[in-house]
Amino acid sequence: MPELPEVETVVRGLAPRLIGRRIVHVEQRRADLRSPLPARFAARLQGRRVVDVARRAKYILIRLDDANLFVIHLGMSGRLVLGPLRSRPPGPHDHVEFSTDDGSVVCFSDPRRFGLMDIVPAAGLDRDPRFAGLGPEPLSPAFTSTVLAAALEGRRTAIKAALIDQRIVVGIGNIYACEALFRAGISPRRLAGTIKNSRAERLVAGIKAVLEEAIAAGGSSARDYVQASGELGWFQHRWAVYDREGQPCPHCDCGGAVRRIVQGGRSTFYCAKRQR
DNA sequence: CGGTTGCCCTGGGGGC
DNA sequence: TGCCCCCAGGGCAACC
Repeated sequence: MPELPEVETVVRGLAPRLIGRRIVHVEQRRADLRSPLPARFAARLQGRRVVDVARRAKYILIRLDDANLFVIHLGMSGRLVLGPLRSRPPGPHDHVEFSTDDGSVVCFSDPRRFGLMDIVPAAGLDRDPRFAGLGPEPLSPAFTSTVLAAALEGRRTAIKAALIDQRIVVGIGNIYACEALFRAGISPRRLAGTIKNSRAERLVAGIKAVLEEAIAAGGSSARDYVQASGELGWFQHRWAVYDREGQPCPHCDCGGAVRRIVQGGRSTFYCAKRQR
């Protein structure tokens, strides 16, 4: 699913199409997403004008002209598809659709229903429990090796698990954790607390580089993800290790093969020769 | 408390 | 072909 680059790509695709537009109609086909849609969901969106579209962590934040934020999380399998009015009959997983005053329709489709939608006051976002504990944005200048090393200090969990912990740093999921560790030459099994100095520098550089390249490529698309434009992203062709078990380690002459292990119930892919 | 496990849900792919 | 098991990009509650 959508990790930071995919969510950022959606935000960049939606922003020019939504900012300044008024939401004229909301169709809610089912309310039982990861958490139930808030009371009067459709009524509170209807008639509102979109002021801004932004991202925090893996959340899409649509700022409305009543000082509220329309918050969307895509979960594992959520998509936002932008299209013309009545372009097709709704599919079984098209849970929410809203149309704007220029005739566009945004459809939220999510087979597994791990996604969520909510409406919250923009001013109180820092006190919302979903946002209060979030770590720094990895692409901000504030995310440095010093900051990362301090967050990892004393932690006795594997660095791979720490990287996907949104309290340490946000936006990184299973794919980009594997890819960033490969670039940094760090074993996913290494204890998080041992990441400092040059290792922390390499890891921060690897994180920023892989996320920036993925955004530039328009986000990954393995199975479920479709850009706001409705076209597939292409970054999956550049995965060095993710989902490449048994294939030779790329970009180096170490002669190793990509291995798959399970950490915290999730697959990790890495080269045991290159990553220490 | 930090760290780990299991669950929410559906669909697709592989093995038999 | 059909069935069953396993797996999937996230996040959180419940456990040790």
